[in-house]
Amino acid sequence: MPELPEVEFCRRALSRWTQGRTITQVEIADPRVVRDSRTARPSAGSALAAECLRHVARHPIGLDRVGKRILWRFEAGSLLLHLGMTGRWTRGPSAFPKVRLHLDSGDVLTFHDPRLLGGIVPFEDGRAAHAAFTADLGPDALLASLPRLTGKRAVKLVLMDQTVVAGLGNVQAMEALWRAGIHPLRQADSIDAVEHVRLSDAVKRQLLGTLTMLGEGDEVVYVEERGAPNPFPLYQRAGERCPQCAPAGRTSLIQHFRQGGRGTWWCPGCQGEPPRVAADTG
DNA sequence: ACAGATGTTGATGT
DNA sequence: TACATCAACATCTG
Repeated sequence: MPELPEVEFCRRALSRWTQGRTITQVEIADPRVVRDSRTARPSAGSALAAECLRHVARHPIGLDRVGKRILWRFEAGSLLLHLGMTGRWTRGPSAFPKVRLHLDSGDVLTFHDPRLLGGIVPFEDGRAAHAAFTADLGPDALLASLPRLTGKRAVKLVLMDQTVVAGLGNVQAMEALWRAGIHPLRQADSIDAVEHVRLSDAVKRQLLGTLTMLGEGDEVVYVEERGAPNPFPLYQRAGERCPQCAPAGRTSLIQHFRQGGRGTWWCPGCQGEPPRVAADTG
């Protein structure tokens, strides 16, 4: 599940692969991933957008990232990239492509997205591209300081709200709360100043830790890929001993519940008992 | 066989 | 305004 670290990894990879290169051919194998605007429904591609993509994707200038979005700037316009849930960019021969970019070096860059929740949105107007790029996004979770968290919603859901802070998904939010020792069901506005500093620090360490784990290679290993080991200490580890509080002499077991339709794992030793007013809105 | 879980964005509903 | 829920997807698990 691409969250901020995977997206940043992808941005760096695309930048490295296309440094000083020209795209000589754009091959659109599945036009559903080429969309008219950021607000278009996923998998609602258009012929017009495909034509625009072919026009824009020639001479790359640079890649920016905010949260989980990438803005790829070209001489003739920009591409807004989103990985959705299963989107990924790779280099080299590949099966089941959605889009292939052929480089003047002979390399081929491929966009894969079996579930079609990601996509490519081409813009000829750089200004419009930048507006769509940053629209409805809070400050970047890695580069900016964590904004004050307000409202009655559960703190994990607020961390995952891209308009509050951009880049955190289910796993990164959950692991950061665990590092900070804050229960995921705590109401956002119950987080005091000391806890906020702790959480802000935990978010940064969590994101940098995952980014480091992804390494320097070209291949991103996603958690849900078959055969890939689960690199996270909490995620999908219900019943296992918590590695964080064991050194403190405790032997807590990792717990699991459903929150907002998604799985949440947590440690009672590190994060305490659920708050008393733990509504099911949690 | 079939229901449900998976996770992100954005539209729609309260 | 603030918050909740569902649709769009494909693949795997119980």
